[in-house]
Amino acid sequence: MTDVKTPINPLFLREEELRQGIELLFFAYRDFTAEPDAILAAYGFGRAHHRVIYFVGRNPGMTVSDLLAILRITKQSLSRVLGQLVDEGFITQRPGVHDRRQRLLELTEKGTELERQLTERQRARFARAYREAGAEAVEGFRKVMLGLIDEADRSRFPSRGPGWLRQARVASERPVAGHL
Amino acid sequence: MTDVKTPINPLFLREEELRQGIELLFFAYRDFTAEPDAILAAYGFGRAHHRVIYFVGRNPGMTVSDLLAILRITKQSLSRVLGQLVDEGFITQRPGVHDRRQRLLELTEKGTELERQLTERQRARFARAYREAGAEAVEGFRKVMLGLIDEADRSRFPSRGPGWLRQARVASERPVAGHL
DNA sequence: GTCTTTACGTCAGTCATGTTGACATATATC
DNA sequence: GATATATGTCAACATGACTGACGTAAAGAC
Repeated sequence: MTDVKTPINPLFLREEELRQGIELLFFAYRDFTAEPDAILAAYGFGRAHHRVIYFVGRNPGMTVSDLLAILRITKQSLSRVLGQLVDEGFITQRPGVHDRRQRLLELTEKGTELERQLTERQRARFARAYREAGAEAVEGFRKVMLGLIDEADRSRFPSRGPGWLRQARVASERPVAGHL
Repeated sequence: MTDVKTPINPLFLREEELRQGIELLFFAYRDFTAEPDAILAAYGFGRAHHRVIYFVGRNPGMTVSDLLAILRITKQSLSRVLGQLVDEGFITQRPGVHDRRQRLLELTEKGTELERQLTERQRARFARAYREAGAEAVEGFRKVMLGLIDEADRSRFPSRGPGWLRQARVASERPVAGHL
């Protein structure tokens, strides 16, 4: 078991570290989605519905185009899922104020309730992980995750200098669809 | 824009932080899988094939049960994907030594080549993110990600005290299927 | 040495979610 | 008035998950 003759190889270190990153992401995502999936099944919904509910809840008044840009799926794929959510009274559409071709999306009361129920589990998972890891680790987590995301979408995550909180609060209260 | 009358609300801070975590994970996973998906399409394969190739490559000699435990899918789902990979010469099966009911899985030369090609992009993405974020951030990333993963699977990631490298190296060279 | 359990495979049907391609409608913009 | 944009819709198809039922070979228990 003791292998004294194995020299330390920096290339191996790197390879092992990178593979661990890949696997951490796989397992974290697998477990992260499992709980909401179970809840959704009771409504006859799937993960795609969750994504729509989540982002509409996070960004009330967003357009269909905004949503498509986030999800990176075709409008036909979105249409089926979004249509169901509208038909079943979880999401409302209203024409845009400046551009009446747009359909601005919002959660209904019912939709808000489901969103809360679904996201609660995921928030709890993050709360636990953050608490166990500590504030410094959370900063590192943010940095690495941001580096994994395509340049184009990093601007969705405001950098956290002084005043970060006020900006985040304003962004949350009055989401700018064009920015999404 | 300046809103002096907004008091700082720690509950909001928490909520915002947790939602950012959720979104970081969504966007990172979305972008992380996009590149390999494009390569796989050329072979007529999908993401499921990638997962099988990845974990078999990482753990040569693993059993079908091991793989099912990692992927958390049914044997019927795995069967189709694994069957294709065996038929097309990317993976070989041989009976277990101690238990001949088992089918020990290994990549062929062809499989190893595809695995390299696929994982290369993901390794590159992590290498960039790690480099940009720095060693300390990587430690924080690891901690948080581990906290997100179900207790049952955390043991897949050896803790990195002194000597972790040797352990990791040994683990990589002689993977213990029962541990996966 | 039978009996039961385990590891794995297979057939059949279904569902969720993605794709492409073509076409339609209303509104905005030049 | 012509063109571009935002959105929707119909149709066909692929992937990857699911359930349920059944089969086979080998291991382990009594």
